[in-house]
Amino acid sequence: MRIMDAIDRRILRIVQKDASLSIYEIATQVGLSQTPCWKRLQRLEASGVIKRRIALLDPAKVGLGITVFVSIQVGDHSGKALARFAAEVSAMEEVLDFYRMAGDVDYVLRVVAPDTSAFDAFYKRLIEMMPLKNVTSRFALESIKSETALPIAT
Amino acid sequence: MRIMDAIDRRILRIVQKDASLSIYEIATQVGLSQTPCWKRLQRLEASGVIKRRIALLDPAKVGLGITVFVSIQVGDHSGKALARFAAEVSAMEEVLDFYRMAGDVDYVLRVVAPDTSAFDAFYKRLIEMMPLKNVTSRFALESIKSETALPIAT
DNA sequence: CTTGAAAGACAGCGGGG
DNA sequence: CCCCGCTGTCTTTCAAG
Repeated sequence: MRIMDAIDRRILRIVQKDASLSIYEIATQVGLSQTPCWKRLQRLEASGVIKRRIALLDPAKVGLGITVFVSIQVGDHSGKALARFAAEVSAMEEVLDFYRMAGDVDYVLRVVAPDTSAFDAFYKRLIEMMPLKNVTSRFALESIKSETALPIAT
Repeated sequence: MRIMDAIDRRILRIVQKDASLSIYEIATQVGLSQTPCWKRLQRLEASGVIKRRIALLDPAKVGLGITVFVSIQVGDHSGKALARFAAEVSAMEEVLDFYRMAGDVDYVLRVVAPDTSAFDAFYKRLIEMMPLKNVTSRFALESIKSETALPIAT
């Protein structure tokens, strides 16, 4: 895999903000002609730096008003039980983010739901999956910032 | 704004997973011809259900290996100080998500950084912005699931 | 890297059923 | 909703400097 130069990083900064731009517009912004700019994009996609192109939806407009952070401490730390737990939690579509953590908390989930009763149904399914020592749900009142574009070093 | 029917929801489920598909491919999957499918997409974009189209990058491949959840309890709850705090934190590019919370924790941030020393630099900037009663940083060891596609009710 | 050109795919929009 | 077809833009590839 080749190195990523300053122009590649500029291209990445552009497409992770707006992937609907044409090659011509991107090429103009980074000071290239279309052909080399297109080749760089192909290379960035082939090497996996660009994973995929997606459409971002408005959560409220598809009926998902609630965001909850769930912190979990498990009781049983045996590998087999944890692997099954990870697979089952990943399969739940309400779970958007799922991290294994350092420190006192074992897992953190970011969960979306239409309303509190839907979240409660999710919660009950979650705690029945395996014996959990502690589960803390923190409800978001307001999303102040929600960014998918990564900060790319210059 | 018109109602969103089952076909609209199917279109949304497709494009939030892969926005590189052509109109023809989407139309085929939902059982429409190109023209009405294209009109539905236009309407979904005009009404703001589809916010924008972006490219998703691999964090590790752009040198962002660290994800940290930061929980904040503020000391001063006066509106003016909080508004300034919210604006300043939002402006920090390491902050990808920033929520105001219900309960004991006032704010939760999801922060990315190249390494722990870069996070430490961020942390120092953060705690100097205003007097904070408690700031807890939890480091992610592993991202088990990271999903941008919202679960759309059938 | 550049320009220029060519072929094909696709979006975007109309008319008609 | 369907199909047909037009028009222009864009992608993708090529040759040549």
